[in-house]
Amino acid sequence: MDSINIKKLAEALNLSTSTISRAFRDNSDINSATKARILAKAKELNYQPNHYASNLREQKSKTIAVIVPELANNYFSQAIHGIERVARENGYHILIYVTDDEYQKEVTFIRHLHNGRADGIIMSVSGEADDHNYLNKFGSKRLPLVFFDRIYEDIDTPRVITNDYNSSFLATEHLIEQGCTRIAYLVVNKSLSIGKTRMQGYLDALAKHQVPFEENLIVDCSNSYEENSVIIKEALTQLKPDGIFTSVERLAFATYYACYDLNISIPKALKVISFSSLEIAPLLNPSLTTITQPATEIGEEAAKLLFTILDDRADKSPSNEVVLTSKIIKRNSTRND
Amino acid sequence: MDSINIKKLAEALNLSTSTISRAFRDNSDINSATKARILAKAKELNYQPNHYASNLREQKSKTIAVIVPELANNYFSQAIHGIERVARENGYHILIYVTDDEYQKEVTFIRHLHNGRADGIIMSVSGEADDHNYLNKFGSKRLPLVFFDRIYEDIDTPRVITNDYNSSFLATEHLIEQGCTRIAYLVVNKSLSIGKTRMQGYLDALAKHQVPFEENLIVDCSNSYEENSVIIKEALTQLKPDGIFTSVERLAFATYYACYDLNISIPKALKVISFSSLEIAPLLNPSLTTITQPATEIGEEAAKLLFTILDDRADKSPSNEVVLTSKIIKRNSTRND
DNA sequence: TTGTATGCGTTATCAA
DNA sequence: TTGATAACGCATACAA
Repeated sequence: MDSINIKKLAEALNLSTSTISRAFRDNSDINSATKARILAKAKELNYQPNHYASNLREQKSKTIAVIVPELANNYFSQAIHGIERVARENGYHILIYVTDDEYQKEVTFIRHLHNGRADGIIMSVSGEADDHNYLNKFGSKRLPLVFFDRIYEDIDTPRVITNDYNSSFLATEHLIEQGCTRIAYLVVNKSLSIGKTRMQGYLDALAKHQVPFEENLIVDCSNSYEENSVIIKEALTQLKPDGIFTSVERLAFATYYACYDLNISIPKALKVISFSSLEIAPLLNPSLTTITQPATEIGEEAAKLLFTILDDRADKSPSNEVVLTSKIIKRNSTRND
Repeated sequence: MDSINIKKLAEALNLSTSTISRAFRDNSDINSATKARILAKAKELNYQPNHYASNLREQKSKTIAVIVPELANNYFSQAIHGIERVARENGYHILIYVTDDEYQKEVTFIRHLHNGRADGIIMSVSGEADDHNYLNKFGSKRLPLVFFDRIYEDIDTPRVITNDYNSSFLATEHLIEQGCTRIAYLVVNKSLSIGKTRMQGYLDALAKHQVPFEENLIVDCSNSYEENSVIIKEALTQLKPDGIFTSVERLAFATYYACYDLNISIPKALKVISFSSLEIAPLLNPSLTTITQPATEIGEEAAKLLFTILDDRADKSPSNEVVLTSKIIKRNSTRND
C-alpha cells in the first residue's frame, strides 16, 4: 500500500504522530506555526485522518442512521432532506435504510446498527408488526432512537409527530361542511398508530356532526398499487361514498385513477381530501385538497432531538415529544359548485 | 463501559479471541460445535463484531456513498431506491449526501470520503462548476467512482446515462408534429453536459424539420422557484412560444404554474413536454407528456457497475458506459384538438 | 509545545 | 482445531 497515513506524514515533516494528530483536533495544545505546516503538508499529500481508526479510538462514529418505509414518497424525501441539513451542520453523516414496509428488514437493520456503525437512529416505523419488543431487548445499550411520524406507541423514546388527530378531525369536518354524508376513510394499516390516530379524528368528527358511521366505509388498503386499484374501485361502486379521506397520499392518487376509470367526477360526485406533502398538489386534475405536514421541519426536529441526546447522554432526557402542526389546504377536489 | 466486545465474549466462553473471531468469518477453520456455541452466546450477550475495528483491520468499509444534487425529486429518490436495493443485496451500506447543486459541497463531500469512510462513490454531479479537475487530483488513490445521469465528460470514469440526445430529438420532433413552430427549450444549466446533450437533440430536430432556430428560445433558468417563475412568465409573454420542452421536471411544473397565472391554455395555446420521472404525470391538469427515464434501473445499474469494480480492482475495467433508454409517453399536454 | 507509549476491537500469521 | 501475538491508524495520558 502506498497510501498516506499519520506515520508517513509525521516522517515527511520530521514530527511525531501525536503532533500530527493534534493538528487535526481542535482542543489540543499545539504551536500554531507547526499546525499550519502540518495542515499544508497534509493537503499536499492528501492526508486525512482515517475515519475508522479515529472512531475506533473515540468510540463514536459521527454517523446516524435513518430508517424509512419508502423513499419514493415526497413526505419521506423531504423529511430526509431536513435530517440531512441538520446532520451536516453538526458534522454528522447519514446512512439510509429502506424497509419497504417489511418488519423483518427493520429488525435486521436496527440490530446490525448496534455494532458501532451509527451513534443514533432516526426512524419512521414500518408498522407491519405487532411485536416491537425487539427494541427493548437491547436494554441500556440501545442506541439513541428518535421516531418521526410513524411510531410505536409502546416504545418509550423521543418522537416528532404532527397533530394528526386534530387534522383528521378537521379534514373530516371539512368534507361534512362541503355536504358529504357518506365519507369513506382509506387507510393502509389500521393497526399502526398513525392509522388509528387519524381514524379516531375521522370518527369523532362524524359523531360530532351526527353523520352515521358505517363500518364498511373504513377501507383497509394494501401497499400494492394493483391491489389498491381493485379495492378502491370496488369501494367506490359498492359503497357509493360522496367523500373520501385518505390517510396517505398514495391512496389519493389511487382514488384519482379509479375515478378516471369509472368516470366519477371529482369533486362533483366525490370529494377527496388527503394527507400529502406533494408540492404540486395544485397542478392535479382537480387540484387536491391536502393536509400538508411540515415534512422538512419534522426531519429537522427529529435530527435536533437526536443530537441533543447525543450531546449529553448524561441527561437521559425523559421521553420527549415534539408535536408539529399540519395545515389543511383547501383546493378543488373538495370544492362545492 | 459495560459494553460487550470480543474479549469479554472470549472470557465468558473460556476461549481465545481468535476463536471467537473465526466464528464470525466464513473462511476460517473452526470446529462447528464451538462455532455454534460461540454464536449462541453471542446472541445471548448481543455481541456483534465492532464495525470500526473490523474495517480498520480489513481496510474496507462495506459502505458506498451516494451524492445527489437534490432529494425532493422523483428521479433521484427512485434512483437511490435502485441503488439501495442492489447495495443491500451485496451487503453494503449507503451514505447519502445532498449537494443542493452547490459545487463547493460536492468537492467537500468527495474529499472527506477519501478517509476510508466509503469504498466507492456513486454520483450525479452538481454541474455548477467549470473545474472538475479536483477529481483527478486524487491520482491513483481516487475512490472508485460511478456517475449517473449528470456527468462530467472530462472525467474518465464509468457512467450510467440515458439516450438523452435521442430522446430530446424525438421530443422536439413530437412538438413539431403537433404543429408547434416556436419551441422554447428550458434548461437549468446550459453548460452542464446533460443540458448540452439534451439541447443538441432539440437543435437537430429543429434543423431537420426546417424550423427556424432562435437563440432567445433557449431559456436558462435557475434553481430558485421564485426566479424561475419570473423568468418563465417573461419568456411566455415576450417570446410567445407555442411549444415548450423542459430539460427537468421542475421547469415543467413552473411552466404549468405560470400558465395558470397567465391564463395560457395547455395544450391549446402551448404544448408542453418534459423530462420527468413523476409517477402521477397522468393526474396533472392537463396530464403531462413526459420523457421518462428508467430511474430505478439507472440506480441499479450504477450500483452494479460500482460493485463489479469493487470486486476486482485488479481489472481496472476501462471507463465503462451503460446507456439506458428513456420512453416518451404522450399525454394531453401535447395533444392536438 | 512536543514526543513516547499504550490501547481502542478486530483479524491474520504463526506456532502449538 | 485452537491460542498467542502483532498490526491496522489514530488519540490520549504522561513524560520531557
